[in-house]
Amino acid sequence: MTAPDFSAKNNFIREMVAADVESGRYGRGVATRFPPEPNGFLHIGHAKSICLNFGIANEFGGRCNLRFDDTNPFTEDIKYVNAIKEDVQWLGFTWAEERYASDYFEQLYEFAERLVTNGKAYVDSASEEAIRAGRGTVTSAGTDSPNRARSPEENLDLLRRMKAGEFADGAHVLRAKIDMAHPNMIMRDPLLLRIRKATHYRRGDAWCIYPLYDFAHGLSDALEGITHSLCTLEFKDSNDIYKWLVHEMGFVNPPEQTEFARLELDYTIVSKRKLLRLVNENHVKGWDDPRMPTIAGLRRRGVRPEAIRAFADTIGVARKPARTELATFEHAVRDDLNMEVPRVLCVVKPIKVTLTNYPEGQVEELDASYFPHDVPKTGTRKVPFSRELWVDRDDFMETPSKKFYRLAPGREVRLRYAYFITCTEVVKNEAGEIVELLCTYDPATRGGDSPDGRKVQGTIHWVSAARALDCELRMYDRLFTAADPEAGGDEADFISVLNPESLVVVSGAKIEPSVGADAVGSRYQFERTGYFVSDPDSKPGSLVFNRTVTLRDSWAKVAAKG
RNA sequence: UGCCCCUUCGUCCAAUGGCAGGACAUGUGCCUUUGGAGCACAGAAUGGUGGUUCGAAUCCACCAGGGGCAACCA
Repeated sequence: MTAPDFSAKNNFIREMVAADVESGRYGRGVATRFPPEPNGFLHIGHAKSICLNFGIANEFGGRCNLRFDDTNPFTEDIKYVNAIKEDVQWLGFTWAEERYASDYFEQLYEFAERLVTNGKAYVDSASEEAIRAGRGTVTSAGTDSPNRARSPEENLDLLRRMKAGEFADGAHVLRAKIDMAHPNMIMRDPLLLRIRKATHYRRGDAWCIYPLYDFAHGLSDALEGITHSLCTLEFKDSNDIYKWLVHEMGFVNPPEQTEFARLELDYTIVSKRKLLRLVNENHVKGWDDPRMPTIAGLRRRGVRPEAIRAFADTIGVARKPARTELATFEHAVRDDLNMEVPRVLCVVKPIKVTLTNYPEGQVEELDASYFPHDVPKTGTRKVPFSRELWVDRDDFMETPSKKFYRLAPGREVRLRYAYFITCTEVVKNEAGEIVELLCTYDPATRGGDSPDGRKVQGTIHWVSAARALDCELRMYDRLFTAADPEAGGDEADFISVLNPESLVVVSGAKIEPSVGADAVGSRYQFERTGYFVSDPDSKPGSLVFNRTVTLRDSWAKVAAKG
């Protein structure tokens, strides 16, 4: 079990675990588990839980299992198992053991027989509707099912025949015999087993009765010797049945469940059901679409696992349901990438610059550092410089506003790593659109410094027109226009608040040739633009980069103020 | 309307009966061969009312507000 780093931040769970370790409460080492259902891809919300569970185990010298909570044959698939394993590993964690709730079906069945024998469970043959109606409401007690009085012998017979496959789906269920008037709805004779004549992705057709979450979860924890079962707030009410079951089955020092608030992130959804809908309805290009909050999506987006872990640490763990601002996440991503990735030059919206006093046909190879002075990494590459260049359209204004420091008629600026240039003429087409800028360069400023001490206010990026490579830039933005896409209730149509500009494809961007042969997945900062990663779709000759996140842009604020 | 949980700067998280602190965000300035990064400074909070106490964000009561629970999902 390893975890590369863990939270230095205090939270109520770590304190509880520390106290339990101190008191020797469980009589065994700390054991946690991360228990996803393999019915979808892991997302940023799961990452919080993963960091918590593995982090706690790591900090206290314990172990953390990866357990697939695969008790519903209708929804689960091996492809999700594989994706989940890949994602957990990519995040940097190693599980103590790989477990499957479906491996406990035999054991759980034995528990079921024992409950029946002890008069603590019964087979209910009522319809789904009748069972629901009998449960009562939040303000009124339920009513006992007529089958509640069945003898243990009859129940055992029915249960065995359920297991043997004698009955159709829905004909019978096994229910715990607790209290149909219990104030906690969960405790009104909760269902334990249901019949599903379905092929399970791991167990095949070996079983036709499947445990429900409440039956399987706590007992699975107990079977694995888990000490601290950490889950999200929506399982709060399940804690009662959890305790009831591990007690009835006689576990000594059973695991105990503690709930914490799940992650909610602005402009993001973390409901697997809804993410599945985005995939199925082709609102995104798959589970790993870079706009998805899935681990696979974030990975393709260019986010590093270090950033996700740092983010999890930043947001902390508490019981209060809370939404986190997207800026908090973006900060974690930038903060990580800033210290890690090389800088290169890429012109997003090219406009031609011709240096009228630069010799035709001449090409210089200029030294350019991969990292700025404040990043403790080294490395340089050569960037070709020539008479015709591309610069970004947004770096020129014909009539510059007051605080615009970039290129303008008569204005001198620095070309990063290269020369000072001065714009002498603006060339327009018949429609009056600017098509080219004629500039002069100062040969004495090679490298970017003027021997006479002359200063310029702006430094802009550029590439050699003769040597630049064409590339496609996929500019990703938030997937939703609403901070809370799920506001307004479960059935509100979150599809309607999809951001139509969540992906803007820029073709014809120009990038320096040094990146031409880099591997897929290479990350960069395109200077003054943002962090990018080369996409799996990228090939030599048709380069594709995903924008991971923009740079902070204080000019945008100034410009917006006018 | 029953049960349960929650309520601290704009946001997230600390402070566990003893100076309400950090991060993000925001603003200002410095610095800068990225309008990046960094540095400095600033503003910014204990939902309300009572009570206990020398002392309450913390304990108690009530109120208000928010959330979860009535799938043969997890």
